[in-house]
Amino acid sequence: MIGCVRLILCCAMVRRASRGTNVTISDVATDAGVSPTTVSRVLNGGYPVAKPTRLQVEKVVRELGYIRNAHAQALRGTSTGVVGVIIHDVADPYFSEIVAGIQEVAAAHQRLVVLCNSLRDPASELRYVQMLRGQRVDAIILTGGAIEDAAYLRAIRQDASALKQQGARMVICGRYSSVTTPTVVPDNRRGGELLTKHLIEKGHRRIVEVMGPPNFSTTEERSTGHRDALAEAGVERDPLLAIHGRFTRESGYEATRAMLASGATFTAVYAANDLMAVGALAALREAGLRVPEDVSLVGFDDIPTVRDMMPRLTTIRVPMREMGRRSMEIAIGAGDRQPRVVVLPVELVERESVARPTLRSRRSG
Amino acid sequence: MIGCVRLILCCAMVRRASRGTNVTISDVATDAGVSPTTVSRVLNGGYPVAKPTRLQVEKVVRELGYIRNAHAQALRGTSTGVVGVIIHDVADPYFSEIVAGIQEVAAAHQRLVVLCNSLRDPASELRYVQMLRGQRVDAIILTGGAIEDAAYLRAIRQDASALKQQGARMVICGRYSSVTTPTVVPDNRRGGELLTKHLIEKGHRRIVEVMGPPNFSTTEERSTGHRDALAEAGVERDPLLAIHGRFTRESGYEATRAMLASGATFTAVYAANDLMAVGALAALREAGLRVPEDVSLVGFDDIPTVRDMMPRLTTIRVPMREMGRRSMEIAIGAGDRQPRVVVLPVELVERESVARPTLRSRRSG
DNA sequence: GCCTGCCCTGAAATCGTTCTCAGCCCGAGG
DNA sequence: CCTCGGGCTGAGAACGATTTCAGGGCAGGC
Repeated sequence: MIGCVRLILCCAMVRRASRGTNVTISDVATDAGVSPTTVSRVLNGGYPVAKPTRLQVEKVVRELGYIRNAHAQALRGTSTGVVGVIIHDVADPYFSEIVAGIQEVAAAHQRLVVLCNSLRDPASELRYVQMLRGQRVDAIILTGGAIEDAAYLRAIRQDASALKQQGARMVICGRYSSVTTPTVVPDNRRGGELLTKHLIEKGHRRIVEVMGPPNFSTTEERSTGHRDALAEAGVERDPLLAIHGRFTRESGYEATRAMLASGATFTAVYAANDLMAVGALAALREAGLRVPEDVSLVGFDDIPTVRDMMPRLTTIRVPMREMGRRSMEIAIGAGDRQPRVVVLPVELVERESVARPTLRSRRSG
Repeated sequence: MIGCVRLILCCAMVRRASRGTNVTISDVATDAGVSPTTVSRVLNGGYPVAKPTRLQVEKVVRELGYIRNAHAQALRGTSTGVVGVIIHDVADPYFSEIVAGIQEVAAAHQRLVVLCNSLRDPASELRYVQMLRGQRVDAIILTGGAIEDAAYLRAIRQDASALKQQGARMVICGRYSSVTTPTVVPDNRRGGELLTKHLIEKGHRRIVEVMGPPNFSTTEERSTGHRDALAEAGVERDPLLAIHGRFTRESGYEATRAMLASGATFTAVYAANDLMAVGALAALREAGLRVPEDVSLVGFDDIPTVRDMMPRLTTIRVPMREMGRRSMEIAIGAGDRQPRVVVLPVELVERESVARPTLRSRRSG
């Protein structure tokens, strides 16, 4: 009897191997001497199966190393258990922190995450949404600053409604949006305001603003906060002190060099994210300027590495991990009911990159 | 005529919407007045379809916003176009750089990437492999130091052969392995040797070694290189100067504090990765020690942020992005034929965290 | 006029699950 | 003895694509 079972087992394995394919539920059924239906019931539970039958099936499953085909399952209608995440760039610590938060929740709920890097290209983002819809993901989390472009927004809105129609969700993380879908955002405007107020309180009046790329909602919000604070303090904003970067270290470096080369007068630099602040620091150093003695510098995000810079960077703490967690919870419908728009508070982290302006730091134009 | 088509279109859309499901190939076929077979042929190309028919089908596809169901496709047998990637932690720059390289190649070849964080837990890693096999991914890329545990290795080996049997691949990235499957690794041993030689040349003899966690291949290799260099120079290795970390900033900080507290004498710290070096730097500073004046420090990996530390860290450049790219190319069978084991060269990057030891730095035990 | 071959199109099987119906067997109650 | 119900099991129809096999129609050559 035992020999017989072994023989059958062996047969199934050889057959499988030669076909170069997988063990299926029918193979298990055959070897266990039951129908596929019964195997399915054992696997899924919640249905009466006689104990000996169940044990036999479980044994065969183990022996054959059977693994359910997720595609067949998905096709039949049950959810796929997969969530798509579209970010700008994994190599950017801001996004990798968000993804880490997403993964935490995914792991806790046995979900799989498909990660896509759009590299800030709207066309690429749209393509990924299509691919993810093809994968019938349970949800798509769209992360990062939205492009404020009519055609793009129309396309996204359409995708969001298509997604909803097929029983999936779309969650927007890290940016406001005109799409009426759940959204998790940090209070970017407030952050810009806090930072600028801080600089003004320290006595700075001429502040270089290294902004994000044009047409991004994040750029817009962080800049608005800055202007609000300036306006409130009655400091006139010099448009010549504002320059666009691309949220990368390199672009922060270049923007600062350009500003230096322009001969503009300033005592502080407000970079719209930490990465650009790091680039700015490099450029300032290269120009022989000390931070904060000659020029003060602030960043935005509080990515893990900025506390190891020298001087340690004063910045805005954005709860990136929490943003990821909350987005994922909404995406898979875990946790409590949330309002459609979740605004996460930000916080000023004072470190050592800001000082009162000195005479020496006033470079003449 | 046009009105008629519109009407049919409209019907299909309403029907779909009410069912809360997706547009299928049959819907397209019905609306275009052809069979599903023809639609499939238009979609896939490479088969003669009369031009008017083709145009009509393409029009309906656009109008209904039809997107192929990847699961049905996968089930039918063509590959899934999905690759699974298992890493330790996305929030660790070492891994996010590797993933960035993987994504570059994935994007170029229209592949999707399922990312899994094992958080260095072998059981979790094994679970992910199972899930990915259930997804019938085309390949699995296993990244990060392998756990040197018999049961774990047996399981992985088994998975690798099961994968091969089902026509998928397993690629190992960043670690040697006893599994005979394609592998991409940096020359870790050489890196440890280069770094240690450099320290010895500068006159250091008592070097603290902050190692990785026990039983990891990467830990082993980087330590071996260190010992080889010590042995070659005839410097005796003091086991009291070696301490395990966990490849995290925090653990580097703790290990260094512990070493400091032990009262051991040393003039340099060799951290087995940059993250731990950053932690070590914080601990040294806290103890009032200057780097490199009092204690020299080296790291390993050359993650993007270490060139912005102060002092800029001397380290080993590991081509993380390239490792990711190569792994992915092998995973999807792109690019030229590669040898089974690809060893990528590493390079010493001399910056400012190493100096000759001074009398003052010799702390008495 | 008929046959051959070339385009083009469609019916139906298939992939691996799940789920809806049935149906079997056996014991208990009338 | 018959019926009924409960516990367990199986047959077969989806799900949505691809692919094989089998035509239908038409032009051209005899």
